[in-house]
Amino acid sequence: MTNKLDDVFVHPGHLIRRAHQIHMSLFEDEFAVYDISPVQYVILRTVEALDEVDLSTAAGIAAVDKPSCTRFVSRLVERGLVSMSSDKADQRRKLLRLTSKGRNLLPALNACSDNLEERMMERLSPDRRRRLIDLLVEFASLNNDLSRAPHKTPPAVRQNTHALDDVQG
Amino acid sequence: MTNKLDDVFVHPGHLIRRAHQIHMSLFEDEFAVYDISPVQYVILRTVEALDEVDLSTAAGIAAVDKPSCTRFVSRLVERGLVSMSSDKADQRRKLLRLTSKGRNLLPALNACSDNLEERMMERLSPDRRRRLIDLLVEFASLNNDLSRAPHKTPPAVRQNTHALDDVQG
DNA sequence: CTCCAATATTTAGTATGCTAAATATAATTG
DNA sequence: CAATTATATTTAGCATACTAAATATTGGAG
Repeated sequence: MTNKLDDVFVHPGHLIRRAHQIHMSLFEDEFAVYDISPVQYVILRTVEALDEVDLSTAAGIAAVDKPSCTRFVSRLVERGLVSMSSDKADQRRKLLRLTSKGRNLLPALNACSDNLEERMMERLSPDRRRRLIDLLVEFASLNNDLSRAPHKTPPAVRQNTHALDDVQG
Repeated sequence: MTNKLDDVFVHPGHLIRRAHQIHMSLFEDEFAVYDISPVQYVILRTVEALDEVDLSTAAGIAAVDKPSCTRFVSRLVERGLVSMSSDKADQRRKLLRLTSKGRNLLPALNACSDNLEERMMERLSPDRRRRLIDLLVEFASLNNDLSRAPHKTPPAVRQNTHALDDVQG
């Protein structure tokens, strides 16, 4: 009951391409109201987490090439979600920060992100969801160096989740 | 030891995007000599499998939108790998066939595809490779309808693998 | 201080992957 | 058979994701 195309259909590359199409479609649908793209969202979250970042570092964390990062950031700046200013100590570097508008928007975007994850995974059993995430984490991590825009761990991501003196907000 | 970005980094959408980058990079590298893109390869294999297909059907099998399929096919026709002719019974339909040049190229491309799969999976244990493929097959299959260019099973894919009266060519 | 190399960003250019609209042909309805 | 509707393909246009080259600034070597 196999056919001549089966080896194509079960090729990891082909499957990842199809998974990517599904993700893009659901993402666009879920974030449509806010007109935010996947990479824009990662950049916003990166800027939020680091409080202040230069473009190259943000690109590395978000795993995008720098020219694309520049364009996405420009759009975010146009929309008033991010501010960009030259580093006084080094005029080449452009430092990014969230504006209050950007900061206020994030909770809604995080809700979209949660909905998106739910919609992406709802047709898999809980056990399989976990397995798929685990395997994708391993795949992306083990092969990170093979990507054209590899993820780069920031020099020091603030460990806000267990901030010692941050008892209540 | 977690940080504020962990929920982004383990989001299935983000992971699939990174997996896609890795695939694209390796594919381009592996097929560089032949200058063939992932979708071009699937289209070539589709035309080979069906012997003769119209553009829309090919697009559905390859899981690409029709305008993109048109463009990819045009390129394949320019390069003399595929022939395109109007269906005499319905002048709207364009029928695709492999040229002998295209047919002769396929074994080399299939070797690239095998190498690509090996390179994509070599850093995972055999057990995890299987699991990942299984889960991606399930994911793509269960969510196929959510894609903007869903896969469509062809009306009748020739079952050449057990051709009854096709003993030798 | 000047020239040269290195770094950060931006610009230009290309291919992909989609939507929406235009075109061409076929099928249907009255 | 004329008019309408439906189907197949193509064109136009837009956002993404890269590479390579251009620009601006900094940091050193002599």
